[in-house]
Amino acid sequence: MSPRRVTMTDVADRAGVSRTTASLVLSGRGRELRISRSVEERVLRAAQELGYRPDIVSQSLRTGTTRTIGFVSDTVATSRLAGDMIKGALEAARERGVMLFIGETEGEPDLERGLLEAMQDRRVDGIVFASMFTRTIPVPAALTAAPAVLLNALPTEPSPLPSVVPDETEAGRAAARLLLDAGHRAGIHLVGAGPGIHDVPPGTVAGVERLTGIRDVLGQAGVEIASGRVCPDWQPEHGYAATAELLTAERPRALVCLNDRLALGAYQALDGAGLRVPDDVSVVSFDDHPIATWIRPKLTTVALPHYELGRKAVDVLFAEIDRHREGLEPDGGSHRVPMPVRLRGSVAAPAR
Amino acid sequence: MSPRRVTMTDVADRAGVSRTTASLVLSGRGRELRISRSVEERVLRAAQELGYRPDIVSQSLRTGTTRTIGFVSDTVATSRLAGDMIKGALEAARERGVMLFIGETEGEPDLERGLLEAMQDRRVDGIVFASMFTRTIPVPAALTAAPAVLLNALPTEPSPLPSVVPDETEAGRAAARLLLDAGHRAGIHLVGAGPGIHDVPPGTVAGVERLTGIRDVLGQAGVEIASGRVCPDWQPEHGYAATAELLTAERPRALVCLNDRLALGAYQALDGAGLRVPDDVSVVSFDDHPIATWIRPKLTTVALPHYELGRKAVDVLFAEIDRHREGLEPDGGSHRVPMPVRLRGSVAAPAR
DNA sequence: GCCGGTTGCTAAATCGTGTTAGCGGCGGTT
DNA sequence: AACCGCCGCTAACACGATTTAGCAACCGGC
Repeated sequence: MSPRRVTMTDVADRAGVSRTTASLVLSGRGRELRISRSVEERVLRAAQELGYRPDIVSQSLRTGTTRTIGFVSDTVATSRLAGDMIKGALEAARERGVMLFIGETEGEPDLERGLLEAMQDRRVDGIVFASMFTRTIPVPAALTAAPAVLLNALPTEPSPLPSVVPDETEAGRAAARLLLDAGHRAGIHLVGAGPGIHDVPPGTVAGVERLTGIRDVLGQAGVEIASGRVCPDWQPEHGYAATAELLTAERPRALVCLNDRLALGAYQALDGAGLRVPDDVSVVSFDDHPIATWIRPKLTTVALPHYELGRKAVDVLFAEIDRHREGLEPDGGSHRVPMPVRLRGSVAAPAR
Repeated sequence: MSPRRVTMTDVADRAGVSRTTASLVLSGRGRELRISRSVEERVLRAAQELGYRPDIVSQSLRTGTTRTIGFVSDTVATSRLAGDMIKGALEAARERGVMLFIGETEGEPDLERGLLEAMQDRRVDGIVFASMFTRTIPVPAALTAAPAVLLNALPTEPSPLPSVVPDETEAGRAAARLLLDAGHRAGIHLVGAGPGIHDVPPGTVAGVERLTGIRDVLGQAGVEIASGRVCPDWQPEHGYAATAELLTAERPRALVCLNDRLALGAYQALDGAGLRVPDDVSVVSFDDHPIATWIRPKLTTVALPHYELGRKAVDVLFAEIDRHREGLEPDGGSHRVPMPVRLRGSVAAPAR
């Protein structure tokens, strides 16, 4: 059997003082409350010798703060990217001495409610409610009981909750600028969405915002999008099919793939047609999925900053918790996290 | 501000009974302790009407059990596979009404100790200590305070802790059998380890055990391993290099790659040499990494059962917690989880 | 000698629950 | 009438911390 934990009473007894005094000293308020040097010394030594560690469960009951937050997502397993998001959250939490509960809703409302309740029954200080791909979601009713932040998601209805999302529009601009800077002015085709602003798979924020950014910059430069192909899903096979079909009609100079998996498919189709990246066709993409560095040439892509998103969400959550503590209204804004460009080998000047 | 939570006292007041009675009824012990039907009815209705939910923090303080376990790993972000492991653990925990703390040590002893202490200060009922790839580890001293299980790891020194690991040896046997069943008897080469039993990268359990299984079955069948190449790390580029080098000397009939990333590299090298999978060369591998289904032809591989590992670890942990509760000794055994074969398109009968 | 102020500590209440010990009332027995 | 035993419920303590209110001792001033 494990030996009983050392309690504050044990420390107080050994130091020959009351529990109150021990508590004051150990919580660092001894100085301000005029505990003598010698007593303070005795208490600290006793705690040290006994290896005292405060029981957080008990502290939680008394103070109402558990130093624990919840991280609820629809699914963690779909991609390695989810892991990075959690990792960012984890590190930001650790820096504050806070632990993380995790839970998955798998998109089921019952699970979701059960999970949120289970966390609130454990009195979490706040909750990060995350989606694994950026989208709009209805805010669960159970989420109003504690401070909360939406991560990688925007509320469908106006909501008092703040949200943290990648800056997809700016990412779209960056992607377009990459091609312009390389000298491309024609033969630019889109794979996965476009060319029109409404040609996007339903329900994705990334689709419309990336497209908006791309059109924005190309439009400004007076460059026309040669074509675009909507893909219902953004998997390699769809990228392959769309690109293969494109190649029957045209000879593209540059491809903007709406994500890296599409780009993988596009690579395969280009390869099949005997076209080389980037000499014949430049390819630029989004996400910075691990495959982006596995394929040859390595893919130039605008990265989803999963790690930063996770960190930022926790930062915003703690700001929210402070607000809450001071009785202020929630923030309610949407925080955009920049998406960095990963310059690799898939973009070159257009062939003469 | 959030309205105050409903407490048991509120329920008792509304039902017009003492808190004790409310507690007895709500914990289901009312019947055995002779609380009258009518009182029971009143209490339950009051709880229902007020939306009472027990405060788990308080229950934890009183009962000493938090219905919470910790999941500590070296890193969650390295692979999507880690996510599956957590997912398995998560689901097994949820089925028991238990929440999961997660934490990452990043291999740093200080972080590791801090994390384990933070969890124990929160009085977790038990801890899963996971490694993201199978290996032997020294058991942290801080791990003895609560029931614990090693996941995907074996203790370097004899230890009272049980461990849960994939059955790599049997997986090696399965891989070898795949080739035998397809008719291969010669020209079988290893990529990543072998041919000798000691030709493995240091520190990996998977290496020696997979190799053992492979040699076991091939040896039984009287089939000789044509060659083997140790790779210091098991990334695509190493698989490429090893295979390319192999091809300068030999014309293999089948490749056993020690994991899927090596196999990706092998595919690229075979492709470069104008050899086709599986017509010219069969390829079999391990892990069932996502890329196994992305490359053409899809890779036949023996899967790491990450999800099952996670589940199993939590199962074993709860068995351990029960033992602990009853004052029994820890189990201390190692539990092997079977690795399933994923039959896909990379194995065929040897060309004539 | 009395009063006010400071110093240095402690008693006791509190958080929300679980649990043990016991209390009042009633019916039946001797 | 005294006693016993059972029924149905409650008072009170415990878990391990924080925090408020207050107490004893001492000092200085008038």
